[in-house]
Amino acid sequence: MITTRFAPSPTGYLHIGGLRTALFSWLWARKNGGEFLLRIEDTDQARNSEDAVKAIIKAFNWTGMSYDGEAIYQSKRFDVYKKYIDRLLEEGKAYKCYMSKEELGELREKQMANKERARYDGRYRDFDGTPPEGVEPVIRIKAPLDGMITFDDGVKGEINIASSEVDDFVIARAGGVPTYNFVVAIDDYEMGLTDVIRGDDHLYNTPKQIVVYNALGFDIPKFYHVAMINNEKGKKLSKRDGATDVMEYQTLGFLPEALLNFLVRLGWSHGDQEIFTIDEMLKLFDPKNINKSSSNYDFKKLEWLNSHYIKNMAHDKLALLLKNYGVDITQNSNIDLILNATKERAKTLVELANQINIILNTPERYDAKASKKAFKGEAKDIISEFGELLKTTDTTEYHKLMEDFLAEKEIGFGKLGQPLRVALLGSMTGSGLDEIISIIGVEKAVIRIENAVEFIENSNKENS
RNA sequence: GGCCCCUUCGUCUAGUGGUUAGGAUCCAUGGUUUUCAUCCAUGUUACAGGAGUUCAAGUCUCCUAGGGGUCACCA
Repeated sequence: MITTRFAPSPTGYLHIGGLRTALFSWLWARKNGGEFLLRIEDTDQARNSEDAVKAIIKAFNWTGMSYDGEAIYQSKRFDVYKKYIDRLLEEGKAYKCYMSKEELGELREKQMANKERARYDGRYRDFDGTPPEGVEPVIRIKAPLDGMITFDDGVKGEINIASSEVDDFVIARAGGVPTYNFVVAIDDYEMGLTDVIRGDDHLYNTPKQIVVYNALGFDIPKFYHVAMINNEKGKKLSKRDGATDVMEYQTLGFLPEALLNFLVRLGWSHGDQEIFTIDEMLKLFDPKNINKSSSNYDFKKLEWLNSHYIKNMAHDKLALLLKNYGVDITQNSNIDLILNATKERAKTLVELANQINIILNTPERYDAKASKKAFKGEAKDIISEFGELLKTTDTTEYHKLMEDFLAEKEIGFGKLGQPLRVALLGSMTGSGLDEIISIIGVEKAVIRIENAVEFIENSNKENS
């Protein structure tokens, strides 16, 4: 039985890096038929917020990942932590420290000045005198004084850290509120975690948590520390790098399956395979194939993946999603025609919605460059004549209609194609002309042509 | 600064002593397409550097350099 968790602290939105470790954890649990739990790390009453919790869970739901049971809030478990703190105190494995913050600050400064590692000096570790007046003590745990703290990391291999690197850290603040490393160890134990997959930045928390595990006689879970995700320049991802908030990807028109596919391949691989459906991820994911090194974020590759998923998505599903981007074609009888004409040139749902709008709506203006180039010479007469033909024809084979029209006049496709495209779409690029006519119908196509003819006549007048 | 981790095409990666170092993306070129896109084909580009072990090293060892993480009564 594998049990994993995702344990965000609600200080902001769900970050793309957090989503990846969540994905890894989720995959590993689900693959093994185990449990995936969600824990909200909100022991810092000053920083966490209700809204952040909601935002994180919303983003999480968007991705389609599911957690088992109810989310666990650390802020509601202080009595549990207190019980363990009392026990450690009773067993002499933790102690009260009366050092003031000022004294601690001085000590740290002195150590830094001597180019030493800043660490608590253990002065109250075996204190049995009379405590100083007016100082509310913190509680510190007794960390080992010598030897090594060793663990076998599932990603990095064996990690050895000298005990001298771990001081008697605070497990309960003055006032009794427990601290992060303590509650994480308690909860990971109580929630029955077997595998802890988390970011690299927690590597140094691990020996501290092991100190807690050992003091309480808990079994130590398997740890996996996944290297960070950097921006395209190889530097730490920051808000300035654009989309770091998972929900921003929805706004930008990305599909969750594309984002997940992108993320799963960042730091993990299965041979040469690039495209992974959720089912394939579930079948193939194994943390032993997680990379040791950090990886850079590549927006172009995400776009490629996204266009892949757009192209391969069922049309009714795509139409439903498109409603969030200002286009509703769910009731349109030409839904297949519309999507086949547009989906191959869209990298995002935003672009797709755009393409569709361009076809569905009569152009309000013509792209300046395009009209200048396409609406010159005989263009007006040609499209005008073609418009007349369109009115009278009863064929729906518009491509053939155009070809025959051109053959009779002995002119090339471009002579009709370019001005017709600008007349129909307002620009020089886009879907096939026959597809467009099929979608909007002859009537609307003729109107657009007539509009264009009028536009050309007017601009000719102005110029003369 | 101490400690720890990392280092294969621009980017994501394959590779577990013997490969013309593979794939994907990006970029470029050509083809298909009335255009754009798609699609197809082709091409450019990589083992951070240096010693050592070995018949043989991207793969093992050591050193150097570069990058990152971390050193709270934050999480």
